[in-house]
Amino acid sequence: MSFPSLNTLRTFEAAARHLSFNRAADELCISPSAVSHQIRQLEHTLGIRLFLRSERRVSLTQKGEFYFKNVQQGIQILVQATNSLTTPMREHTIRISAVPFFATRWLMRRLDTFQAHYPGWELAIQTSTQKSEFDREDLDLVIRRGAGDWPGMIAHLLLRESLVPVCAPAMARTIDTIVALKGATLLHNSQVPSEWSEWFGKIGHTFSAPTAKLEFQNSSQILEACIAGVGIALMDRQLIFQEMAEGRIQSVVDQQVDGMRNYYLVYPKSHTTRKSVQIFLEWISNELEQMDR
Amino acid sequence: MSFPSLNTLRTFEAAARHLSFNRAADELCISPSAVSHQIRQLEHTLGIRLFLRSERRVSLTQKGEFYFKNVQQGIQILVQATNSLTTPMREHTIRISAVPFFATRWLMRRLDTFQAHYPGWELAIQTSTQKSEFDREDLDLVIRRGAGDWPGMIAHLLLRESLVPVCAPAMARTIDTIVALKGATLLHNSQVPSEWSEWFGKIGHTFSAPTAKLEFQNSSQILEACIAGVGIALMDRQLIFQEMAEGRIQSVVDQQVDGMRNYYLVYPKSHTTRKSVQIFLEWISNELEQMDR
DNA sequence: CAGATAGATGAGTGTTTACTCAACTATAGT
DNA sequence: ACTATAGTTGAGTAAACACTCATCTATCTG
Repeated sequence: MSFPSLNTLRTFEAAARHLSFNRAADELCISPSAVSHQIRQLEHTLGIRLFLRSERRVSLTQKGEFYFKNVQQGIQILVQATNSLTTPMREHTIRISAVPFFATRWLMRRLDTFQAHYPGWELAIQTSTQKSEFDREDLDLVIRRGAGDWPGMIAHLLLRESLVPVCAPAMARTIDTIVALKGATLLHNSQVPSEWSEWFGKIGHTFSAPTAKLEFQNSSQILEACIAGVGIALMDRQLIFQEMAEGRIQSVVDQQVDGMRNYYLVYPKSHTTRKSVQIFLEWISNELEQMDR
Repeated sequence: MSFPSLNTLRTFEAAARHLSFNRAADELCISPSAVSHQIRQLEHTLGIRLFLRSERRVSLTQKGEFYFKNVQQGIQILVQATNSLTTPMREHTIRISAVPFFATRWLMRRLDTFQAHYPGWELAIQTSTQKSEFDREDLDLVIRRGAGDWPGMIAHLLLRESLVPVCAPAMARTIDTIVALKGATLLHNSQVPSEWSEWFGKIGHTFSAPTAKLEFQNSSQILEACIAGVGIALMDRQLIFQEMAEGRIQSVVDQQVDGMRNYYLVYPKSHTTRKSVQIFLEWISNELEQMDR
């Protein structure tokens, strides 16, 4: 019985998450051709199409969506369990889980200063869209997006969100009023279906659920679709400033809502005495101070 | 970064489930040597010991236990999702999930008559120790062990359990009374911790929790430990008659309790109209009638 | 003691995996 | 028209995988 390899499944998961073979290749440090080959091989093994190819981008088929959800979950369990066993001595490792978008765009860009200040310590960062379980995954800390009110947990604010609607430049020319914005194709995050409604509410407008709904499972997918001109995304402008600077997307209607949700550093109260937690708190406090200047 | 292959992880899971490289080799249709090599390679990759080797059997280390739980779960998700996509046309496939011990020892031994009577239909059987989810796993039916009272479900009795204490012949010589039985090393199923207490209660004896407790995660592991002379197992004698006939284990104290828990064929009420469910019910009814004669 | 059982180890080998490279196709933007 | 972008495809290749076979060690049982 022929079963896909774990490596192939990881490639599929990355491509599905990014909805881009190119981005997946970047993340996995392989060529786009390798991604293409593996996806094709996987589709041949399964005997179905996982991706629809159109113009210069890909989208998931329904079966692809189903498989992506399950493969992501299964792989996560395996990778996390394996990492739990292979990470070096507990005493000098800080184990963190964070949502992928925030991890790649905020946290990992600041690792240099951590390494410089704490050469004897190692950060083990894993990304996850699932709600993390401290015990089973042997984590010290978690970075979460939310309101900051997790029972039994201590939460430190890391980044206050600034949500702005953004879209591709060609589309931006026609979105100059709130009315036009409401009538456009809005890209939704399936994990927070009410986010657009809340945002409109905050700026004093009512908004009812659209009849045609485009939902994506994570911010990376939303951003890709946005850049591709599919619709308008609601994103934290602090995490997309590079794409903005490159002119690949731009904000519309000049409205911004702060603090609807934020990114917090979270850990159980019982972890307060851990050296790993104290070290990370010390470092991140300094980082946040530097940022405030 | 070197990550274990899915094939390796599946070999590890089978060896851990059976607590026997030989049995795992049988199940996977490879040589015991291949199992040994793969486990050693995996231990080298992870840099830890997963199994303790003693005499002629193996046991899991604590880390091995942790990894087994997670690997089993992760693999199950991947395998089930993949099987969901690769199974042929829905119309002529019956998708069943069953606990592994019952599946291998009762259900799969009767497949010949099914194939003979329904040549146009295919049985897709998957084994799982987790509670199955009909929608996510696209199942028609499930075979469960329990009391038969699952809300929203229709349950047909398949096999009434007959629990007897069994052990290796050498140990059996010293277990001739209930008192001796109580004082012996009893092997527990971690999924039903109270099973021994219930059993003793049913035969009119009180039994308090032992101070030294040997727990295993599934019946296969319990049987292996029992055959190896580790302790006394409480098993359904209908599912172990082969080992009994071979003299590898024998029952003790001549007590049997029926119907504490049983095996049921279970499906949601909404599945009643499925042709697949009707076909399977028809076949299993005939099988049960044949057995009653 | 002989035979059976179970896991371990080294060597060998064929197959599969996992890429890269080069060239191509189909857009989109200037 | 030219350039950039993104995915596709065929061919090639090195490494890894996944075994088998033969032999060994350490018990257990009759």
